[in-house]
Amino acid sequence: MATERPTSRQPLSKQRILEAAVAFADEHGVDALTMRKIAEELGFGVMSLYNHVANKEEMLAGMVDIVVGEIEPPLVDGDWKDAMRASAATAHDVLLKHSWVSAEWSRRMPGPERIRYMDSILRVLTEAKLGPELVYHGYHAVTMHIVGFTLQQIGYEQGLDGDLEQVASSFLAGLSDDYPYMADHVRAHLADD
Amino acid sequence: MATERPTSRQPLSKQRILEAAVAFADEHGVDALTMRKIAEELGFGVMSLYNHVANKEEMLAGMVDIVVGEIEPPLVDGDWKDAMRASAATAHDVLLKHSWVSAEWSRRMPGPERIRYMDSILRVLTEAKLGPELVYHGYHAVTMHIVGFTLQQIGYEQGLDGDLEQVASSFLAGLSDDYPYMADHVRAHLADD
DNA sequence: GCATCTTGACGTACGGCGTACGTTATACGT
DNA sequence: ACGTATAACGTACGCCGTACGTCAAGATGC
Repeated sequence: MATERPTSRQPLSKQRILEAAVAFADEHGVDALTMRKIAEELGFGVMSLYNHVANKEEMLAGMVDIVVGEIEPPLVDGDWKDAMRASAATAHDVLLKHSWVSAEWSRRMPGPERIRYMDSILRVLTEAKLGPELVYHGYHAVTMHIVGFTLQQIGYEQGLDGDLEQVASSFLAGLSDDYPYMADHVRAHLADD
Repeated sequence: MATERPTSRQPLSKQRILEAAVAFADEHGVDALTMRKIAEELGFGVMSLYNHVANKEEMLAGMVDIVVGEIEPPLVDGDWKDAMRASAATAHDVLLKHSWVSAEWSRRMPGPERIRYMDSILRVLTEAKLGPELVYHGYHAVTMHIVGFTLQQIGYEQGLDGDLEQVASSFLAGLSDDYPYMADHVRAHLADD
């Protein structure tokens, strides 16, 4: 018997760590993510991670940036509205798939991938000849909409682990009769699927 | 000498705990908030808090709800647009004042105050006779805008502790020349104050 | 072949966290 | 006066992030 490291013992790298961490957060939520768990997942000791990432905060930042990198930036040719819509759709999909990202996204300075993404959106808006004012405010409107909408959707989805319908209708039941408009709104949500 | 509890030894209550916690989070950030620190602030042992709040999560939810209660709901009479604008402005102020709230706001089911707030907005939109479709989507647009805008503003403000201008311009300097649109956008932000 | 340096793994240990649990002192209804 | 409920307290447990020292294996220069 040699040194018996059968498989899965490729040597560890920042990329491998971040990928494992993203997968873990996708499955168990970002609150459950600890350095020990990620290390265990990869088959190493905790402190070995620190040879590749400075600390947990840097790891989280890297995770966010990896996910942002999955978003398709808008195409520069063709109708800019179509391009923006398509890009927003992939952004929404990606943020839903990694439901912990939206909340982390906002409290950090943008990393390389996010800068690239922001730049690509600004470029499309600029080349659409909307004028600087519209570009400036349009950019914020678009990104706010994507993140805000996804946040809200996720918030309702995971209000409890049960399926959305179950949660919403029990929430509705508990809603005091004093808030009829709110009750209507929840019902409208239920009608949407 | 009697029992020597000179002042500040009113008997502790959920309300008092939540207020202390909000003040602490305002000053030191929500990440620095621990049960021990709050207890110390109030002059009690840690575990005494648990006679009034079930756990830290419930405490955070209560804190968010207290802050939401500070927002002025829109007035029902008068022009609905003016009312919405005024309410949005106070919401923005409140969220800025308690800069940790925006991030917590989204990952929780709404508490009593937030339900009341949501209901008041929906009521104004409904009574403005916009039709159910516009009410439904308008509500989301408005709330997303407030939270999203504030989140973004806070994100940039506390990118570092230095003043905004300092941070932004050093960020600009580090920005690769490959992202001219992004650089322009940051400059536009700087021009805004 | 040997000495040296570098790299990346490892284990141990520390202080701080949330909170379960058992105990105790005070206040109040009877 | 006495039982009971309430709310304080201290101790202890398991987990967290991570500082620090060690050590084996490969790379490099002679």
